[in-house]
Amino acid sequence: MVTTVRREDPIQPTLLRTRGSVRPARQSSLREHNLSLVLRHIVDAGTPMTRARLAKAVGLTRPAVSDLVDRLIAARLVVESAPEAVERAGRPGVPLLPAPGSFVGVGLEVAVDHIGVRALDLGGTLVTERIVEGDFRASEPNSIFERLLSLCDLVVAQLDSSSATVAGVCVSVPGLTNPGGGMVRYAPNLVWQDVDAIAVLRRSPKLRELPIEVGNDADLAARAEARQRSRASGGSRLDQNFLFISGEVGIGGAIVLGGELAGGLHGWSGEIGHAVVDPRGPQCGCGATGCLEQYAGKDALVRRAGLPPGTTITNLLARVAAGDESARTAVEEAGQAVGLASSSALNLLDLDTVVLGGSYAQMFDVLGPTVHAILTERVLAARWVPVRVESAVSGDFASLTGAAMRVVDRVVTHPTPWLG
Amino acid sequence: MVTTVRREDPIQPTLLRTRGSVRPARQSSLREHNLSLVLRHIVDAGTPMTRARLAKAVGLTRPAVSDLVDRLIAARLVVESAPEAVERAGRPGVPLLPAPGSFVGVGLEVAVDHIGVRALDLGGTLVTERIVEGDFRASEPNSIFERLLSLCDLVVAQLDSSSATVAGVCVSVPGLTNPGGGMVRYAPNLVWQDVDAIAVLRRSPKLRELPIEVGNDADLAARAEARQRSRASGGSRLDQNFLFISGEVGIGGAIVLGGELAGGLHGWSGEIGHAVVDPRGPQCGCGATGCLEQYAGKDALVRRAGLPPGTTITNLLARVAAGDESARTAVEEAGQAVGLASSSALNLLDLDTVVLGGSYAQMFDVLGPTVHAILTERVLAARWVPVRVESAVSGDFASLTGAAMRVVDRVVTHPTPWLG
DNA sequence: CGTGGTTTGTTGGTGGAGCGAACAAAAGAG
DNA sequence: CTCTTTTGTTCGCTCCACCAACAAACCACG
Repeated sequence: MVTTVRREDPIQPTLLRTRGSVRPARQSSLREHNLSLVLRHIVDAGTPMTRARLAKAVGLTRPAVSDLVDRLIAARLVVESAPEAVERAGRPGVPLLPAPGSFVGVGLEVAVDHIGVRALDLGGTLVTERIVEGDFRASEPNSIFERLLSLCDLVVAQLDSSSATVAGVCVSVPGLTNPGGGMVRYAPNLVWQDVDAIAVLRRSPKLRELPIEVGNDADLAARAEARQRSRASGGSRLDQNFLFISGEVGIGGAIVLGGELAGGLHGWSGEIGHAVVDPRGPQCGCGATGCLEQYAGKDALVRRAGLPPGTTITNLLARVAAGDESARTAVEEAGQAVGLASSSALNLLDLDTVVLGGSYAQMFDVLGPTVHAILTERVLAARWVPVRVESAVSGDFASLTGAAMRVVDRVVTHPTPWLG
Repeated sequence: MVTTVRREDPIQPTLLRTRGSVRPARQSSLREHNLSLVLRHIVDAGTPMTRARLAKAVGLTRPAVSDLVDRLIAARLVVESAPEAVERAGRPGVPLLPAPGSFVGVGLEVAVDHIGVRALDLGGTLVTERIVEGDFRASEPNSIFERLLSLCDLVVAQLDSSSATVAGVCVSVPGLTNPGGGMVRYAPNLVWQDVDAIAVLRRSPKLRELPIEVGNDADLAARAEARQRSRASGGSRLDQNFLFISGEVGIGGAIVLGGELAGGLHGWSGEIGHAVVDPRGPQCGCGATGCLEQYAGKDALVRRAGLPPGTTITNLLARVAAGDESARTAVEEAGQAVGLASSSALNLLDLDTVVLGGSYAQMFDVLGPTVHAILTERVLAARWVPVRVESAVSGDFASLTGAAMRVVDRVVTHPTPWLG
């Protein structure tokens, strides 16, 4: 039994994490911090919180929490629900819920096989969505954004009519993005280079005033995954630590440490697709040799299985189930490649969990055991803490969910601007 | 020209980073935060700060800063120095310095070729040290700790006589450690397993009352390196982002993101030595095949150069300089291996800098160009942001410095307990 | 049905912490 | 010697969480 030690300072715990913060703290910062803390607890709670339970959970006094909650209610971020029928002595508390449908985050996505818009409210429940499937490889940015904007305008109009406040927009793109500036530097499968996504989106009158962000699809999917997992486990999102690998045409990756995405000096973290699997391996489009993508990317996988280009994963799996030896070998070798690439990452980052998403979730039954075997062999810490390989649980269009959640999350982390 | 975007929230900046903090903020937290902020600025400043300049730098008012500084002075954490002779109108400010020699952090180190004690004060200047070189491979933990403790007691006694306050102790160990519990899980070159370092050190009466920590040598060296680099560049330590690789008998690694060590679910991050370089490569002691250590570890390097075991790096370099072909090839292949392993890490973490330390710093002239070439070829973002490969600048016994700095850093981050 | 016990939410008063304005102190400029 | 400029400090203000006390709403039980 190994005790799990978090990265907390073991000797002198921080109250306000000074990490990275170079800003001074004033009285108002205090309010902002505690407002966010209370709201976070309300949003993340599995079972609805009351003021008294919040006070216990966050460590503030009941009067302080009451004041904070009142402000959140006034801002329409939180609502009181009907008193619960308790079977216990004492005055029953008033259950507090993240206000349904009043504040929404809008996620947009451009992918090779679909575009879509998804709106989530503070509680993470779906408000509206519009998804169009199709083939968008090598598509012209302006026309694809035009279609996306028309979907988006529909969604936003519907939200406006229900008097919801749109807190912002986040666009998921399969490529390297520059989140601050809103540039899509390079999206190989869309064949985009240096597209200023935010500038295009700002042309829509509905989006002109909103905060807009751009993010990498795998990063955003990992965000959705982190939330889904912490919900499912009932634990804190701070305990989420995993390497996320999403197999699509390209291979996306993301690192979740302490519930948040790690890396990203320029916002391009998680590029595991071009990790070295074998330096003497096949030439890759990136210029190097033996990249993971050449073994475990969708196209490579189908090619190595001896199947015609464009074969779906479903069909590939059917061939494996039917006993097609070359298909089985291709999947096996893909699993080995994923295992090799992620073992280095796990060693380097001291992680113990790999979450397989995208088409890898679909292939999990055949892929997972191979990956697990390689990791158990190659991860040093596996002797003390067993490696876990798990399938993603965040559902369809996870990046789209993640994009919307990115916006919602910002409201929860910084409620003050929305207090009016 | 690519604009460097930090991981800051681009839309709504945080004052108090809520990241990871689940604790509520009270009035006292505010004080703690700002005290630390002011102290950090005094310690990190290249040129001494005055109260007025501090106020400008941290964003607090002059009265607030004055109050905070007075408390730091009363606690003997900061001293006023002689007024500077200014050539400018206005009352000259009083320069403030981290109090020299009043608070010290003590670093201890057990390595395969030396043990040592180093004491640094708040300003990072050396107060005392005792280093003993020798061969400590496969040494018995108790006897080696006994020798280390006798050195440590000497140093602590000397510090006591100069009325310095020892703020704590941190032990650097070449292996997997469990920082919270103080266990050394596994140190292959010392042939240690599950040694409770803190328990042993607590036997010394001088250390009984002090906070004691255990850390990995590469992690601590990276910490020293981060500080040294931010000092040298004159910038903030928050801008330090690099992958640190230290070549010794084993190969240690560490990831510095935003000036802090990343990873470490269990405190074992940075294990790059067993990254896959070639899955069909030689068998490694860890059980896997083709690990980086089999190409670029000190022993492997010497063996591949066809030199007798125990040959020093200096001698190896001499052979290379003398035109020994097999030595040159071994170094070349080691560089390629380091390049391959770190390219995956750089892609995954979106970093652009590799810092080579330990014996790699010594070999930098012959190793660096090879590593750089491989990285330029394999790092995707290198098209936009050139990869940098640099030699470590943190001096001899960097882990020892890092261990002492770990303690000092804790005082700077949490000055409140030392206010009396 | 009334009384006591228990939990919840609210109301004042208190103290800590930073802010703003004004002021004293210490230089250089003319 | 006076004026300007910059520094550091003093004093009253405001903000925010705390503490103690209290009102409210429920259960249990005689």
